[in-house]
Amino acid sequence: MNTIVEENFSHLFDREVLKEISEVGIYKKVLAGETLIEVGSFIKYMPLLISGALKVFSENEDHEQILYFIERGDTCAMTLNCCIGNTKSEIKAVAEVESEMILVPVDKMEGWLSHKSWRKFVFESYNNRLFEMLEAIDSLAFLKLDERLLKYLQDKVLVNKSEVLTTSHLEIALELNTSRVVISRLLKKLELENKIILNRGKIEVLIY
DNA sequence: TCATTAACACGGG
DNA sequence: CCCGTGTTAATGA
Repeated sequence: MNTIVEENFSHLFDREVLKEISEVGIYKKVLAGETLIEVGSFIKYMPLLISGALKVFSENEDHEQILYFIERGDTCAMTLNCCIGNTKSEIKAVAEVESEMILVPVDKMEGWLSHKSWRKFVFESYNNRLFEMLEAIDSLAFLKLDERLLKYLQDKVLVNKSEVLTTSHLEIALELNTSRVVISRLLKKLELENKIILNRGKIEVLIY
């Protein structure tokens, strides 16, 4: 445990915080597609990502919206929020790819705010997530669907660390809240523009 | 104008 | 056969 924390977080935290994390943290590995946090659940642990990526949504009856991805060195701002207020989760988190993380019990971390490196980490996390959400809103409000689609694919390339995405048109349509016909048409257009190459169940992204 | 829904054909696994 | 893909036609916002 000690060495895992040392190796992955020594650039973020000072010695004391690293020690605290080592004492209470739990190592966890999840497979792609696994759900970590459900809307309405109480959050007991905060994830510190070591590898992989988590996809964070807001969700209501008929609608899902991607808010941001959490990657190595990131944590979830909504989790921080819930810890402090001890409220239910407003978001859903699913592993985008196979991911490793350290789970920190939320009741332990409140006292850590007295450590400078932890405070800095929390504020920077808030900042980053806020920025990503602004981008998500911008993309929703101002980008046309074809631009959103390309951006979505490029984001996927980043978090999957592969230019070849394994996904179907239907899956993309659901994520972007549109219909499969539209995605098929726009993907075809992107292929004709030499931005992607289409194959059954696979999309190779050429520009990112 | 552009998205959605329904419908169809084709092909791969 | 089922699923993913590409396309069209009708309808609606």
